[in-house]
Amino acid sequence: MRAVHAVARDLLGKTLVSTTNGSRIAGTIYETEAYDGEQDLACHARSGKTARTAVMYSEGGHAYIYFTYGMHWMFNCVAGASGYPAAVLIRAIQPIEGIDIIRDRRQPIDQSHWCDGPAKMTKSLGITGMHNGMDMCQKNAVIYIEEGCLIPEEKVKITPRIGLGRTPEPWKSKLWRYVADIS
DNA sequence: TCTTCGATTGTCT
DNA sequence: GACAATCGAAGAA
Repeated sequence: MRAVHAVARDLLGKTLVSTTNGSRIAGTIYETEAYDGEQDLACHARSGKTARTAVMYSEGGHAYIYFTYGMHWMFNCVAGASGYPAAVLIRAIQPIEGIDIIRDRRQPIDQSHWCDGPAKMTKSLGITGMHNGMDMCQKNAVIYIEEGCLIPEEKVKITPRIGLGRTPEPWKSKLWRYVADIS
């Protein structure tokens, strides 16, 4: 298994922290997807290194954030060695801290749907393109990962990735999505 | 320069 | 369940 898949699995249960507006907003990661290299036709790096995908080629621990559908920001953790494009898309978290801020940003929808999608999550955490390329290992990082709880194997579901649309097989059906049952 | 389309969401039927 | 919203990156011309 390549490193990016181990990272995607290990991120489940960890805490994603954002201090983009000065105060802590945090949640437990429970859904991730792996995007692995130029040969993965679902990965943005499938066409090689471009201005947009350059961050994916940097060392693991950087934030790859991109804009899509004309209105949505997506947040990824770069997970490969320097020079190899791989990243983990954080698809969903369960809010822990900064509930009031999230509520303000996500009203009027119900709490159970505040962070249950990749773009909903970035909106709740205040993550935008200005954070693209950040090193989350830096001491003064605005977005970073903290240790959380360990998710036992029996609580982890593995499924095909979501929203791949016209991505050809076999990539479309690769079991590269990891979902933790944190109920 | 022009055209296509997306790692989605929210609304309407 | 169907589909519009909305715009920048990437590939074609």
